Amino acid sequence: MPPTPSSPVSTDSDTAPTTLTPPDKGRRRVQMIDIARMAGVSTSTVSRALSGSTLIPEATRNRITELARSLHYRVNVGAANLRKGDLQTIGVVLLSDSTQMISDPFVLGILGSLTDTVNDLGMNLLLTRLQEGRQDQMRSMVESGQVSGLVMIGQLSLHDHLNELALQGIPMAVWGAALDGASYPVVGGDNFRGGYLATRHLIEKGCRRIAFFGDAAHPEASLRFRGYERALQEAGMEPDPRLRQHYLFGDARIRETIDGWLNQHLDFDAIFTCSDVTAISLMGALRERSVPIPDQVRVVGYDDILLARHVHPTLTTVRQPIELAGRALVELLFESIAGAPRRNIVLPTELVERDSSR
Amino acid sequence: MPPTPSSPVSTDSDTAPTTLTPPDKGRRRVQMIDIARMAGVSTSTVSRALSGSTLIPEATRNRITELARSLHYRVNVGAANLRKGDLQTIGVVLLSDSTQMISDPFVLGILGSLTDTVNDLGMNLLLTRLQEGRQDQMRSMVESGQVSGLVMIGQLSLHDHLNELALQGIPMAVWGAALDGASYPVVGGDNFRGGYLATRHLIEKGCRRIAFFGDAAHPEASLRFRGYERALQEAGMEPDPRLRQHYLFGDARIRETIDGWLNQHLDFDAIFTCSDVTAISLMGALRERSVPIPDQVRVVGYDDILLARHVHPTLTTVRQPIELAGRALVELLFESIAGAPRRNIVLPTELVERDSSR
DNA sequence: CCCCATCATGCAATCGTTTGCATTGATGTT
DNA sequence: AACATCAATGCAAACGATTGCATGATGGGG
Repeated sequence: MPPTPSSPVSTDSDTAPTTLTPPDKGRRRVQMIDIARMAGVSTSTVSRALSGSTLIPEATRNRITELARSLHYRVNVGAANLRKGDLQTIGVVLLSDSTQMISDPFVLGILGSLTDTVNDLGMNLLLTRLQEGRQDQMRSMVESGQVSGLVMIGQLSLHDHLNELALQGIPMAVWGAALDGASYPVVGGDNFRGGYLATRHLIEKGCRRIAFFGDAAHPEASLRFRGYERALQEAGMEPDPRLRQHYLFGDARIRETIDGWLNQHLDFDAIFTCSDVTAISLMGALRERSVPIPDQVRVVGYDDILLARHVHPTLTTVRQPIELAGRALVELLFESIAGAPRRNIVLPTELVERDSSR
Repeated sequence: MPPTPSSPVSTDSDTAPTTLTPPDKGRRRVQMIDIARMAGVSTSTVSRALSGSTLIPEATRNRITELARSLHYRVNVGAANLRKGDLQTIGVVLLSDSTQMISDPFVLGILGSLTDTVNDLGMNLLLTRLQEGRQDQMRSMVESGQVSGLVMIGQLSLHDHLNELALQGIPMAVWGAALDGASYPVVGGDNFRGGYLATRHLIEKGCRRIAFFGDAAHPEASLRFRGYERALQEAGMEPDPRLRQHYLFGDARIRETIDGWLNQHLDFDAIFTCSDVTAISLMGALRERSVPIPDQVRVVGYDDILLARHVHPTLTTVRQPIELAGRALVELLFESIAGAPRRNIVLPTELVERDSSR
């Protein structure tokens, strides 16, 4: 049935209920007692056989395993965990900026890495978005025995709250920047070094008036700023406060800023910005104003998202080994659960040189 | 402690264990029996009080609730679910293309929408990446009672496998295109219409040689192609098979294709591509070859990712109401769990006109 | 031929809740 | 005063597994 192209939007869902109510589960599932009966043994034997215990002779074990497979039986992990007292699940909380969709591709990258790590360990990953004002839900997840600990991804405007949670013994690990006096373990890139490398690179290219884009309230960005300052100082330059923008995403803001700088003849010859998304946005704005990149203004971003090598000109950026992030976070989380002393992990950070600064 | 900028990569994690072993949980948590004893009542009363049952007089109910709160007590959802027989959790499986990180921002968007929907319902979301060759893990999640159903996001190269699962009664809902003979419920945009709108738009702009980028093996892309064909036919044009590219992401491939077309003087004046990421990549390649956009070649993408309005020129694209996706998927999943007859939901799809085709 | 390892298996308690049913005491009705 | 009603609460049996301990069968050594 080829839909009529010019017809109004079609949908099959006319009869859709307006409220969503979870249905209760249907038919009874096959369970251990069924396998036991069919095999003519007790559930003890089945349980041991399925877990591969050598208490059960191999012949029996295989017979039971085979029977279970043929019936598509799987042990109920809820019940098993309840009895065993360990729950093979960790919680991931997205501390995303907007109340809207997760916006930054970088966050997704970390989430992917985390998912892989957790899956490889045979554990599960419970995903939550932190709701506005519902910060106690984090505690809740741990205290209600849903997860044995939490990994937080996103910006750290919640520093104080996280600190409090950590002090109350909620096991956790956080992606971000290690702040002084943090009592929770942190995994992150070397933000100071990233800012330093980016800026030094621009200086080496001959830039003298380097602008900085990055939210001061964001711990990672402030560290990058300090790296930026350091590089400038080493080269005997002073950061010009007029060339610093606390961007809050958003197109209009960016264009405004650029226009402002151009009108005031601030003569910037480079921009270092704390996010590739912003960098790409910036390049668009510059291009609209016929500012050639990199000839008149060089641009360096941060994160090395997929698109960084696809835009034109390709974007020079600071890359963090995102594929190590998942493992590092899980490692620290396990230590936190075990009550080991808190520590941080700083992941290596490198500059990826592309055309936007060539 | 300011790190030494020029020093080698620093990390605190020298003593990190090379294998990751989950620790077992520490101290005993406060549980219902504790509350009961302190309140001088039985666990029955506590249970009922905490669930707000009117069997318990309001005074007692408040007293118990208050006591529980002060002790930071939360009911163990695992135990409760076991007893109640319903598990408030749905599984999300990412059928992502690469074995690597989740790449497409669009997938993340759906995931975000889904997370919000599920959280709003007070349910939980178990996230998994489909491992290579481990397709039975999907069954497993349901049969082991971890989740009451599955939502799949990603490309549908697994059509046959999904079909099989559905026929075996695994409750699920899939994001993608509704294929003929699918026995699982599908939520997706109106891909035919999207392809049609994009193409008609280009025709109206005066384009006559419109190229198409999109993987034929990808059901959503083939529907978009059919929309593209239809629009051409209505305008009395024939699709030129030489102007169709089954791209597989990847930069080199895209540049090759463009070069090929240019060298053969195929004289294309527009490109419609099934992904914004590819569109941006394409625009980069065209720009490198000094092909002006939109003057010589107009470009239309698909998905309306965040960056579409940030690149230069801003990207005309086909937008799907991603924020409705989560709810629609959950709705169909619930119906699937309840054993209701299968149906699909087609979300409205619209063209967002920007500079790349102006 | 008896005794005692040793092996294979089962019994029953347990994990932390929820909930049908029973119990208690108080109140109201006739 | 006796009885029915009702509100408030507790008892104990689930939910579906795991596992310490006990038991019965087997076999080998003395």
